[in-house]
Amino acid sequence: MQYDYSETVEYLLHWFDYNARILRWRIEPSAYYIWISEIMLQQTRVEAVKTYFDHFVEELPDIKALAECEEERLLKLWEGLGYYNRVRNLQKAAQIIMKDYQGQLPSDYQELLKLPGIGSYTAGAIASNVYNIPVPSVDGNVLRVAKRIAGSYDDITKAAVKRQLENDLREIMPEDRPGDFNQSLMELGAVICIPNGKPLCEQCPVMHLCKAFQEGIQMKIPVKSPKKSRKIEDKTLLLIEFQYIEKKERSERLINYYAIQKRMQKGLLAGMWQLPSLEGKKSTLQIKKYLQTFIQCYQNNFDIAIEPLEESKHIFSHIEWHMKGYHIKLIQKKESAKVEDAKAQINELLVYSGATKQQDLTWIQAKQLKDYALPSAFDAYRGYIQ
DNA sequence: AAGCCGGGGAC
DNA sequence: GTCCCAGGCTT
Repeated sequence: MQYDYSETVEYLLHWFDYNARILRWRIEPSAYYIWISEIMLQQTRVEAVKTYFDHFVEELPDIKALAECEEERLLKLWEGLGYYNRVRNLQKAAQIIMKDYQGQLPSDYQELLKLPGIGSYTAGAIASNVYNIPVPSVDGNVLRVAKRIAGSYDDITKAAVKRQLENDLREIMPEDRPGDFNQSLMELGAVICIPNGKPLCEQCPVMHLCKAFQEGIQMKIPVKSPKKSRKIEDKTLLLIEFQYIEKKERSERLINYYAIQKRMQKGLLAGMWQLPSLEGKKSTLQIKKYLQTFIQCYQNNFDIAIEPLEESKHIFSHIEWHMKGYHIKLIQKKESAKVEDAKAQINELLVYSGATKQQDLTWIQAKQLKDYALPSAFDAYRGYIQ
């Protein structure tokens, strides 16, 4: 054992009894609720999870509903939470549970670990909180808290350091309240032994046991090796709008459709929707060139306007998108103009000429946006869809 | 072991 | 701007 944390147990449990935040999945700690919350909470703050959790379990109240949910609806429920693979794995796991585990989450650490999306942290959290199995669940909070208590300069980005801590904690898990002990470490990390800024040591229930506090080195711990800087990608986003007159009986009305595209099933924002995009920042002239074929064929039938939109930036964990937008309006001039043909032509120019690597365009009206998961990377331009 | 995968809040 | 969050999967 590298460090003995056994003395902290009672203090942390007692503190947790009086200071635990009130959270839905703590009040109703069913296997399903604990599982969903733990997946949502991966790399995501409690405050961000709360409303997503409520909505998610309302829409999909049990494992069966989750297993049977359609992909578009599932992604929409996760829209804005990020790390979208989490929700795909969540559903894969639900389907495995229905098929191989009689619809019940397995009550065994090793079995939990086999399910997609469940690693050592989440397996520990479910095993200890749902089934009272005395296993640790070590996340970023626990690593920070533990290394400060031990006064250790171990680099917590190293997998071996996490394994060592898991082993040390496994030795001293309280048999009667393993879940609460795990949560107490995390809760302390979230509200007292905080990651950014100075920890609130004077309020800490284990300050008398904390080496970092005694030595005044709280801000030097935890040690983390520096991460790689982000790559910058220039992109051009196209807001392509068709406007035309729809005649019904005696009334006429203006209809407009916008082009969106489903992203590929692997990689960044997998399976989410996007505005058609080109690599690099294009000039208005270059956009015009992309559309040249269309303009030649259809200028008698459509007014074609290309309006530059503002530039915008979106920061992911490892990439930055620097974007330029163009609003391309195609306005029907004559009733005889064949809208479907024109749409197909635009699709051909963008997809089959290789301008964009993604799939065929889908044409939607503004009111349909609520059914499509469009990530916040596109926020700067989604407001133009009206 | 290192890279990939979101989004937002706190400083 | 920088850091990091109730991490896991892929290479």
